Amino acid sequence: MTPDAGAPTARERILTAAVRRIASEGIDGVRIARLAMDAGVSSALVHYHFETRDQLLAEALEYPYKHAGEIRLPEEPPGGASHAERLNAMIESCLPGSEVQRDDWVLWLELWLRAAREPGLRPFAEDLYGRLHHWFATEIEAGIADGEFERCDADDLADRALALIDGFGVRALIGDPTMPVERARRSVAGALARDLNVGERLTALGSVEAGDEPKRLSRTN
Amino acid sequence: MTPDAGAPTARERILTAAVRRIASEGIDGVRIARLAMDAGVSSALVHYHFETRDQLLAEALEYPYKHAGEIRLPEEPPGGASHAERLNAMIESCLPGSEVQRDDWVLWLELWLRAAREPGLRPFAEDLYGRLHHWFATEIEAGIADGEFERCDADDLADRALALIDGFGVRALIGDPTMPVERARRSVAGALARDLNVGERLTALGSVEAGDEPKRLSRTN
DNA sequence: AGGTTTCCTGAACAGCGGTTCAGGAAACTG
DNA sequence: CAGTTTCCTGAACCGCTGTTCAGGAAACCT
Repeated sequence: MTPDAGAPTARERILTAAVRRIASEGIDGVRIARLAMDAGVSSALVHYHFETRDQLLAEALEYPYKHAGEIRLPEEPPGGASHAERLNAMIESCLPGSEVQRDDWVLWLELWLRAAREPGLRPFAEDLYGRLHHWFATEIEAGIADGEFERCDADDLADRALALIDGFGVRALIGDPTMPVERARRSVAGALARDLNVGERLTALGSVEAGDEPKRLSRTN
Repeated sequence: MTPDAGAPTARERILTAAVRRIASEGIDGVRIARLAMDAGVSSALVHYHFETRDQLLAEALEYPYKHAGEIRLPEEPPGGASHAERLNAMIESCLPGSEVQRDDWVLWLELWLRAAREPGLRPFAEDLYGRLHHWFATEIEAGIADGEFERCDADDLADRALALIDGFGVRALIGDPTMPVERARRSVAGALARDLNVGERLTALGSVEAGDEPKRLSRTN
């Protein structure tokens, strides 16, 4: 698919190593010496490709989105799926289920924190939110146009979907035992299903596949 | 109210300085030399009170919650307020409106990030979520019992409220121009109002009331 | 081939910052 | 007051890590 099928250049290896290190050690915990070892190069080479550590870190923070941002969207699976199923898949793809998704989430959090402090990163964060918003709003509008969803403000609902994903996703990410990913997924989908009024005829949205009780996860204390 | 009305001890000053520094510079950006200057003590004294930097940081991370956690709840203002108004005030007190609330949010994000990486912090994060959950669930149940809210699963709704607050709150925190705090507040309140079926007769929930300073429920400082 | 640009390295520099230590002042005993 | 514990400090130590620098190898011209 992508034209960089050959051996990744040293610069790319450094960046991917940086991304992985950021996810595991935190953006401040990144040491270029270790990072160079990960990439199999000398630490001096890092400074050959990147003027300063901060610049490398800044670029590394944007690196996965430059790629995944466009890959994620076309990944929509079967063309004939209903809008509800599509939306469900979108929600699931956003939540921290797999290991790579968890890494992305940590990067995501790191970006929030940075953006909250220095306004320089805000445009970037806003752009990411904008892309996600557009993704969801488009799907919702399509569902409305096809008569599958109830008429509503697609922009508002897209924002609500993003907020629910972020809020429940974080709970799942930090491993809150009362909020496993599956429950997070169901909570997000359920809330949206109610707003879209697909509560009755829904197939995937907000319900686990049949034969499985609603699992009341009430808090102990 | 609190018995520590006298001059704060050096240890306390160090901790509050640490909290402020964490919020402004990030937990990794904290330098005990600067921190000591903030507190007006020598850097050696910091190591007299705290074995190591990490221990100080860990304690500082919990410090504001030890105090504010219990202050926040009893501060509910007028006894005669409706449950919807109460809920509205609770939402507003949680969102990053004022400067202190913003600092708390940054600390909150920092905690998420830490907890996502090292499981040691998770119980603490879970406890915080548990307290907030209990706060909201109790209020919702009371509203249901009084017939003001529609009958529903209070636990589920409390979790949804928390998720919405977190999700919209982050957007507001990083200064997304499409999501100012006021819109975030309205979005959270509106979504809950719909779920609680107080959409028609609501006064405060989800709508800005005319010409009335919303009561600041934030912890003093 | 010779020249030039692009990659890449080992080794050393520099300074920041956590931590330690010997000891002073103040408070608190008795 | 003398003795003891609690606070508190200035100064030095020292390890870690970002950064630099002089130069080597490889590729790429012409």
